[in-house]
Amino acid sequence: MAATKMRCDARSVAKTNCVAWLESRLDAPHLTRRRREKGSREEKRRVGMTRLARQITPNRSILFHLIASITLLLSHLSLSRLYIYIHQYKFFISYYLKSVSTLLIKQSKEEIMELRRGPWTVDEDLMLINYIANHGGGQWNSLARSAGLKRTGKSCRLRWLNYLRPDVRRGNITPQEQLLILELHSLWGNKWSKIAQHLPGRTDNEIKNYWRTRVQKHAKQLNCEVNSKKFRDTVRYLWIPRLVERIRAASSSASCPIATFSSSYNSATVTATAAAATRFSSPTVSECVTDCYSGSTSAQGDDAIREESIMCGGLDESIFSQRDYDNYAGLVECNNLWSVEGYNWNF
DNA sequence: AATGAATACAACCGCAGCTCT
DNA sequence: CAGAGCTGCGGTTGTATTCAT
Repeated sequence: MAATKMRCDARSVAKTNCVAWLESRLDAPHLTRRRREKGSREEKRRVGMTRLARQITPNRSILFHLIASITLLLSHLSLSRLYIYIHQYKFFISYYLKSVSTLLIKQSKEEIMELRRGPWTVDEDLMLINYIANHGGGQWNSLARSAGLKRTGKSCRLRWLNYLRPDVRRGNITPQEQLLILELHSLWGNKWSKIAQHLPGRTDNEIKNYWRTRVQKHAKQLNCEVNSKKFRDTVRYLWIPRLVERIRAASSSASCPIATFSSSYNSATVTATAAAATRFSSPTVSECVTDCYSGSTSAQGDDAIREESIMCGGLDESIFSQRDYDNYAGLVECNNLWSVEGYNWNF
């Protein structure tokens, strides 16, 4: 008698638990809530899970609980009681069976397609290039799946735009480009994509990297911040005139495509340089610079670009010497000569 | 030649804005 | 109207390469 009562109580508890669990999920709010959960960056990196994997994990839990609950119901209910329950929860059961089947299909697909991260291989590059050549870009998530790439759409998009795109201009940043970057950054700040629009073939990522590595390096050497007056003045009085000189020298020694605008520079006198800077900052001249690039970029290969880069002065590393930094204070004395009407460096 | 530091840049992440359902 | 998905942007990180000792 006591044993029967205990068994009944156990059944009752099991049923109560199952029903409570089922009812608690009738509105299924956790499906959305769990998806929104965000772990710390370190945690994600440590576990090595993708965002998709994080979405899948709680679904497994749902499935487990559902199967466990159904098993419990079947083991504790008579057929007639089971029929009542099925009838009572038919809408809910229908909803969950549908959800679970969808989840299982999605999960199996994604688990088979284990997502890759890190550097792209040559094969992956070829797959992406071939697919875009045949089907075009856009819709990157579906593109990644259709192309058979085990990458996120985001990763595919980034690889294409920053590296594989045929019109991406490789090679060193030329003095002309440096000048343009300095000027445009002074106008717009860290608007890399906007700046990149004025440097054909250069990506926002490349310009951002250039700024962070090489430009900020000089700020570091001066023991100042990039946005400080000291650095702004250095750029203004040292860097830009040197760049202008480089461009001018290169254009006079060779028929550089930039010669059309750089010939207007005469950095021998500060006022002339300032005038050139004024010209350069105007949209018309900037467009001329852009045209110069676009005219030469499409026709030139990597070697030609590198050659041009070397011819025009190469990297900016040699723009400054230690003596230049030492003489910085003296150069600032010329400040009054730089007050050009209508021109605002606005660093 | 070995090795640690510095550099360059490819790739990732989070977020915001937009569109579609 | 809310939510999901997509895209683009800017900040940050990981790692291969180069340089200095």
